[in-house]
Amino acid sequence: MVKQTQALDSSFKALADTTRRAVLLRLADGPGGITELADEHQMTLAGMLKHVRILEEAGMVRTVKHGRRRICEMNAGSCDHASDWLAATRKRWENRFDSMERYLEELERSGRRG
Amino acid sequence: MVKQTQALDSSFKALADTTRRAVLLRLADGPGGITELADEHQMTLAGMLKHVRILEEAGMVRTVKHGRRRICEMNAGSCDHASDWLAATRKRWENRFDSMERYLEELERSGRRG
DNA sequence: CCTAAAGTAAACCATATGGTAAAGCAAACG
DNA sequence: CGTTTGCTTTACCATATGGTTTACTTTAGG
Repeated sequence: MVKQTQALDSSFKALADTTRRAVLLRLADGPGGITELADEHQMTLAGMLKHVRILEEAGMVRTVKHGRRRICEMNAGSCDHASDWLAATRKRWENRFDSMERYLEELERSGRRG
Repeated sequence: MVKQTQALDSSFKALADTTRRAVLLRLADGPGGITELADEHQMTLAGMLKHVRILEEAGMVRTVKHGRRRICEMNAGSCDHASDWLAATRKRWENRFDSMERYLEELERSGRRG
């Protein structure tokens, strides 16, 4: 399950930047070219290209070359890995083994004995 | 809404590291001290402390000093900011304005006219 | 054909990140 | 009281990140 780990890494890393989240939210409304995205976010073409590639590697954006333009569109199911992990973690917490109180009690007990 | 942005930044940044996700998942089962967490993840105390602080700043972990121990526990609602954002983005995509096909058509049309 | 537009590549830069080692400090234990 | 134990601080290191500028390529339009 190393693959999973890497996928989550790239997903969360992609989301961990304000600009990238803004771009993704923008692309949720519809496709756009690099220049368009760059203008909308006050950034160099080169800079925007880097962001797009990071989103692409995370599978959150697909791009198509159309003439001299590179059209970017959001990939729907892309956020699922991330939100699945969050949901699973939350569920695990709900069925958690130890509460803080129990943990502290245990500490006390083991402290008295050894 | 700058605050929101910063909260999302710190949340996703906290999640964008394999070790930190492992720690959070571990804490979903119950509380633990720094030494414990450090041992479980083959890392220096100092290293683990850094991770815990990052999780704490993101609001995903609370810690209590108990004697000379610092007990860490997961904060339940913590992942909500992140998963809410993901859900909202997905929803936005579902009602999206432009599809790829429409976008390409528009390009063609505006291309022919000027 | 010539030029402008869109993208790409490469080099560079400042700062952030994930980690370590070493030294210090406070609470327990014997 | 002295010694562990558990944490904390500090300094340090290598690499990654987010951004720029500059130069090059490819397509489109006049």
